[in-house]
Amino acid sequence: MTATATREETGHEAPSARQQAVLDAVLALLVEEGDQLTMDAVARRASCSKETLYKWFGDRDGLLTATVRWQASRVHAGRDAGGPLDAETLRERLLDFAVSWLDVIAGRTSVVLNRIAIAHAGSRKGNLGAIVLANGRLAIGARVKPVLEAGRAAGLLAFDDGETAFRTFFGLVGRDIQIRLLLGDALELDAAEIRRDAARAVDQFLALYGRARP
Amino acid sequence: MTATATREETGHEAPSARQQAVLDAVLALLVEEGDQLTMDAVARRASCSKETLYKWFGDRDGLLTATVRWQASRVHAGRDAGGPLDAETLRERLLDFAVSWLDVIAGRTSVVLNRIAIAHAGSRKGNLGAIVLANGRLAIGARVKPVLEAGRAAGLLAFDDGETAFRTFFGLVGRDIQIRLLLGDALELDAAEIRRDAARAVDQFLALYGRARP
DNA sequence: CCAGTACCGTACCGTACGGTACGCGGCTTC
DNA sequence: GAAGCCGCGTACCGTACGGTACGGTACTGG
Repeated sequence: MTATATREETGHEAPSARQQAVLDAVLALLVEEGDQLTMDAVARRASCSKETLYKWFGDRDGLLTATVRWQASRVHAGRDAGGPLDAETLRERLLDFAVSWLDVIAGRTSVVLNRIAIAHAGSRKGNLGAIVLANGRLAIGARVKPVLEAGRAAGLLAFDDGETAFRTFFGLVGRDIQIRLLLGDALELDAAEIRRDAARAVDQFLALYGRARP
Repeated sequence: MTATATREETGHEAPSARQQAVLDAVLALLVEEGDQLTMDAVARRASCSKETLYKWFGDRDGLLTATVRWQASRVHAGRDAGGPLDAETLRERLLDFAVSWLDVIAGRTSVVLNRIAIAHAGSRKGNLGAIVLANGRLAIGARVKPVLEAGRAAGLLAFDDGETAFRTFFGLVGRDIQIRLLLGDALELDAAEIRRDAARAVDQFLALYGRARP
C-alpha cells in the first residue's frame, strides 16, 4: 500500500520521490529541447524504462498532465498574511502579487508549459489547458480578489465588481508580455525590470481604483 | 510570366485565386478540426493534389506560413484617417482600435492561428511566431502609437515613452482574454460586450494618461 | 494535330514515435 | 536462500503522416 498507492484510480495523488524525479526530467527536457518531447527521450533522460512510464502515468497525456500538476504544486508559494490593511500594506501586497506573477510568466518553464497546454487545447481533450488555467490565471485571481475586497472594506479602493477590478490589475501587470514570450519573442526580463514593471502596474491600478482617504 | 510568377524565389508574392482557395481551406480545416491538420486532409478539402501543395508551398511549414500571411493580409482593415485631433476624436480612434483588436483576438481564426504559431515557436524555426507577432501585437502597436503621439502633440495626453503608454493600452484592452481563449476557456464575447470592454479600457487609459485641457 | 504544361487522384515510401513484450539484476519478505 | 516484485534496458510492433512518383485529363500555344 505504499508504492502502488500512488498510481490509484484518479491518478491525482502526490507523486513518489522517484516519480518526481521523472517529472523533473520531463520539465528539463521540455525547457531544453522545446516541445518535441518523446517518451523515449524521457525514459533515457530519467534513466527509467518506457514501460515504467506507461505503468505510472498511463499514456503520454497522463505524463504531461502529471508534469503540469507537479509544476503547479511548487508555484503556490503565496503569502496570504491577513491582518489590518492600511494603504501601505495594500500597495505592498499588490506589488508582491505583481512581482511573483511576472516572475512566473517570464520563466522558461511557464512558457514551455503554457505552450504545451495551448497546443493541447487545440486538439481535443482540454484537460491541460484547463489545468494550466486553473493554476495560473484563476489561482492568482482567487488570491488577489480577497485582497481587493479587503481594500474596499477598508475604504482604500472603490469598485463595483471585484472580478472586473482584478482583470484590470491582471492586464496592467501582464500587458503584452505573456503573448510575446509564447510567440517566441526574445524579451529578456531581469529582476530589476520586473520590479519596475510591477511597481508601475500597481501605481496605475491604484490611480484607477484607489480612493483618497475619505 | 503570369501563373508561375506567383511561386517565385521568396514565396512572398500574393497567392493566386486558386491558391487563396487552398489557404481558405486550410483555415476552415484549422477552425473545424483543431490543429491536427494533415496534408492529406488539406488536399482532400481543397480538391487538389498533395503534389500541387508541395509544389506551391514547399512543405508543411510553408503552407502554414502562407496561411498565416494570407489571414494577416485580410485583417489590415485599419482606418488611419489623419486630421486634427480633439479629445473626442482621440477617444473615438482609440475606441476603434480597441474594438477591432478585441474582434480579432476573440475570433476562432485568430485563436487557432495563434495556437499553431505558439506551438511552432516551441520547436525550432520561430518563423510562424515571429510572423504572427509582427502582424498582431506589433502591427497594432505601429498603428496606435502615432495616434498617441498625435494626442500628446495636441496636449491631450501626457507620457514620456510612447511604447510604454501603448503597452498599457494593450494590457487594459486585452487583459486576460487572449490567454484564456488560447487555453481553451469558453468565454463567449458578443459584440455588445466587446464594445463595453473597449469603452472601459479607453476610459481607463484616458484616466491614466489623459491631461485635463490645459 | 501535336508538344508542353498544369494539376488532379491515387498509390506508394520512409520514418518517427506511441505503445507493448520480454529478459535480467537487485530489492524485500518469509 | 528461494520466491516474488519493481523497475531498468532493449528490442519490437503498428500506424499516422510528411513527402514523392506516376498515370490520366484538360487547356494552351504553335
